[in-house]
Amino acid sequence: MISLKQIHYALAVEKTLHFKKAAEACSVSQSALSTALGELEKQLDIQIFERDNKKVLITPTGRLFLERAKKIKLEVDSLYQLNENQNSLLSHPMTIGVIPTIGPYLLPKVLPALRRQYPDFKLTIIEEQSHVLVDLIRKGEIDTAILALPYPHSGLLSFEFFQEDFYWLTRKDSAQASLDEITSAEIDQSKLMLLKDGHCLKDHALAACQLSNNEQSETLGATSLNTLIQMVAGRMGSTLIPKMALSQIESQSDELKAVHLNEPGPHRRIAFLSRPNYVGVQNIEALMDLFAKELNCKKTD
Amino acid sequence: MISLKQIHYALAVEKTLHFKKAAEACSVSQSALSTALGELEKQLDIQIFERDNKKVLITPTGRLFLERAKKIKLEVDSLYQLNENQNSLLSHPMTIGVIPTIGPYLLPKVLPALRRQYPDFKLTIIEEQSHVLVDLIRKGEIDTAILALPYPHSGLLSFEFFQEDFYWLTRKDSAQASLDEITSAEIDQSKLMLLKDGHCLKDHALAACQLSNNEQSETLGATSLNTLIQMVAGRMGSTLIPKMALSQIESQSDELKAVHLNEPGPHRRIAFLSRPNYVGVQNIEALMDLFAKELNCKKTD
DNA sequence: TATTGATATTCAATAAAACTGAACATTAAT
DNA sequence: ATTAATGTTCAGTTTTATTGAATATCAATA
Repeated sequence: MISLKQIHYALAVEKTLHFKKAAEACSVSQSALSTALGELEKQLDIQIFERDNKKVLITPTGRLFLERAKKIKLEVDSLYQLNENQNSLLSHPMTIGVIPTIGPYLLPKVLPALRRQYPDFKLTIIEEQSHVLVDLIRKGEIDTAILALPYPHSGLLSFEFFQEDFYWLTRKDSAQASLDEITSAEIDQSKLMLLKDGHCLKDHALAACQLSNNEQSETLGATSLNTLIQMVAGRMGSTLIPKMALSQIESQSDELKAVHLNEPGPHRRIAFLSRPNYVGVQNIEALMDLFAKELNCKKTD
Repeated sequence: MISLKQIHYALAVEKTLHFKKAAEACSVSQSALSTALGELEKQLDIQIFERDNKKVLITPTGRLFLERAKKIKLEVDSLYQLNENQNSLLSHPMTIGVIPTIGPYLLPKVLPALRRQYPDFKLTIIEEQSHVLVDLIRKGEIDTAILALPYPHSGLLSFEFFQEDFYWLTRKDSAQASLDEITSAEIDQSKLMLLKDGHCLKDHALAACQLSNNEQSETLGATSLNTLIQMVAGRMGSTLIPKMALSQIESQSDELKAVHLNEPGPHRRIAFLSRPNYVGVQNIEALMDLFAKELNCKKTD
């Protein structure tokens, strides 16, 4: 296999038309250069230079070779500039995952600022449950994911950037709607509706209330937070929603009331997860900073 | 400096996404490949692969790198095909020199056949005296030259392909015009006109007559063979011309007569000269063969 | 004609680089 | 806890590249 060194030597000889000077330019002995070029010509089975004791000439084939070699050298040299793009923030497209109980509430709050600050950043978002996202991260199919902790993620890096409590959601005409705070003991668990299995929100809500899964009445489980809210409005019971979902019920504030769940919190912590070897950790940190800043600006309490 | 080997290894990993398999494909130990890639990434200051104990992923920058690397590899591989063109006959342009006492008579006889047999062959012809041509060959500014031997050409290769005698040219109304042969002793040297110094034809003519330079009467000397011929027609004297120039006087056959010079011959030998290291010796041989063939076909005796 | 100077090549010894194989480390799966 | 699969590291070895001296060639020159 020919080497770039040989190409480099040949180009030096082309410049100087002189083996000794070329060798000096390459910081190498003349004999090394001569041998390397001889080997190059042998490997390619062409003669590049016609040489005798007085002069060096370029053969027609050598001319062809040198033209191509020059091009190759330029392209190889340009590889050294790859690190420039690499180090600039959010310069490569990313795919990130987000769970359904975060995406619809968090993203509208932060994406406009992201667009503004990094207009060229290409972002693809997928919405899946935590276990799917963790799997996709591990397989390398997505770069990172935003989900709610605690959630098992051994071997993955986590970057927490937000935390929040749950609110008990009920109709305004219910008995406890006037409370400012409510404890889990005060909640009628037979009327408490949660998302179906697989949604971590259900587990976090249960954990916040210090309940286990089977103590819960609702067997079917809703498929989305929004469904749950509409079920509450429809007098089917009450539910627990994360604080960031409060904005969702503002348009129904005449019917619904959210009461802070007075149990030790925070009730869930929001984090980015990524592979420990992921190249773009800096990008995750940049996103995290931007998200945290936007969430604090738009805090509603 | 990065090496083509490193690029080769990287491309193998891209294909397999597996260091061990890539190493096998490269017939190298896995550790060697791993080290080489680590070194490559360090030298370029980029991360090409994200790897852990279970999988290999390509980073966005790595993707960029690999695209370019692939292109470079293709170009390098194509260098191995340079020898195909090189070995085919008369595939590169050539510049050849010819002396004024050969060019105008020889080339019209052979160039048509050359065009026919090698229609893509690019040929540049320059016409200079022997000493200039020898110099240009030595300096590598022309590939080869056609001139008349004997002529000193130490250190150069010669390829003789034709030889010829001289003819004494006189007016038909002169006393000796009816002879079939003439010896130098029978020629009136006071009326013998030759080319000026520097033209080898003069030296060859003198040598054929066993005369030295200063025994000759004409001090000025003509600048071309054609001038000489016209001078003979103008009754200024006689001259000696090479056989290949006989065609030149056909249109004046009512005025002029050429008589074979009956001295030991051949009187001049036509040869290609080239540097011993010249790459295209094969091409010279091809030209020589073609020339010889054409000259024999069209021989006029 | 012999000498000098400029050059490329060759070769034995040396230096540098690449490679190997084993030990290690890590992690997912069993 | 064990196993299997993998990438990394490291000491020792092999291969390759390099050096410096010797050689060869040739033009220019004395």
